[in-house]
Amino acid sequence: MKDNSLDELFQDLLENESLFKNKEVLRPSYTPKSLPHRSAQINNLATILVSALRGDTPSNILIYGKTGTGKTAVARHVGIELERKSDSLNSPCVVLYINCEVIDTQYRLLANLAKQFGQDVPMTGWPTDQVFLKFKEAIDTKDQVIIVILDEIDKLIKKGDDVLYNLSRINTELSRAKLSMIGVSNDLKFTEFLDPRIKSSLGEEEIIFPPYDAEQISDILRQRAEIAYKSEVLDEMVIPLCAAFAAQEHGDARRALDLLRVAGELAERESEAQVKEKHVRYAQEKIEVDRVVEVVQTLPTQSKLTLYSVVLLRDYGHRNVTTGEVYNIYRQICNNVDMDILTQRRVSDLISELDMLGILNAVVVSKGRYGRTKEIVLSVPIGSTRRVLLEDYRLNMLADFKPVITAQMQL
DNA sequence: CCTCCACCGGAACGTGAGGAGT
DNA sequence: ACTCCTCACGTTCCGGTGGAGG
Repeated sequence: MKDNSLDELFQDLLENESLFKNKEVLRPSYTPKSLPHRSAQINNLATILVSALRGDTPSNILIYGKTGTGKTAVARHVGIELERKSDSLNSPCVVLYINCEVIDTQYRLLANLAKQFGQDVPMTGWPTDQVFLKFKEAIDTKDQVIIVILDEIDKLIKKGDDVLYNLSRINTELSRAKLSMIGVSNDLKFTEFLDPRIKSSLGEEEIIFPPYDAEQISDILRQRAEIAYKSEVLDEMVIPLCAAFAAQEHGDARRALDLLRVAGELAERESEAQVKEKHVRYAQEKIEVDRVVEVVQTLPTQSKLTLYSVVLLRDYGHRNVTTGEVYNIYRQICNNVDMDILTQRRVSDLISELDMLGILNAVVVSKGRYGRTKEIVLSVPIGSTRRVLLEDYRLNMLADFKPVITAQMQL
């Protein structure tokens, strides 16, 4: 890619043969036909749901597990098989999948459910209980078992648990149809905020998905790579390395698949005939940077200012800094960009939020006579962080701002 | 063993935006 | 148009605390 005209560039890129056979297989949306190392969970789930085939109401189920442990894949997979089996047995059974991150209000959820049964519900405008009624009518027209998979159910709870309450007692109001729910969550503690009644009804059965270890991730990757890549284009170290990286990230298979895909794309971009170890390393870096950019960009302004204070302190040689120091710099910055200065109490909370987002690492330590404070370390690449922060129009005049650093912590 | 620093972090409260009901 | 809510975001107030130095 030198001074070629665009035409030649396209030509080059076209002639450059793809390393992929079917890239879609590596995307998170793809549901594979077999799921290695999840047979225990599949069996468990199937055992509970089998009563649907006998026309009974299966217990409600809660599925827990960290990201990329195959929760969604297993739930969908079993759902599909169940529907197929119910067809051949002629015992009607419908499995619906709802992602609560996209459909995140009570109204939209009910409207969506009703719509899947052919009801015409406007996007907005109706009272919620009317939509609920419509949905009940729609499903109660015949003997059938409805199973609703609520993915990322914790997102739904944040906006109130009315929906779950309504859905969990819907069976008492139905005469012919039966409904049960499968909640999928990656937050182990989210039921704490739930009304106890819902909690017990929803969590009749619970299935835990443990993280994969490196060995298991390798198996998954091999299976997918078979379909995704042309033969012989993967260096033998590629899969183990992807697996190792992903295993460090609490056994996230999705991450491993991303790595494998991005590594391939990078190799392709360099017109290499083979995906090598270095491409995996580049991919690891690229994914991390992309994540940081994404997260930092969408931060509220006050959090950006707080984060920039930490960045500045690192410039001046402070490897780990304290809340007091950050607040000191933060105030100077606020004056400089004409923003309201928040209290230290609030900034302390902002720091904790940044910690939870994985941008910082804040640990409370006691320095004896010199008090007790959070020790804060930046846990993302400083260069790209600064760049993204300065892209914000409210911060860009800070590009060459020099803070006054006092010798000792004070004020 | 006691002190005392420099914060932590819980609790209660204020405010303004936005939605639902009437 | 109106009240009544809830929610996110902040503030004020304040009791609590691990451990270096006396």
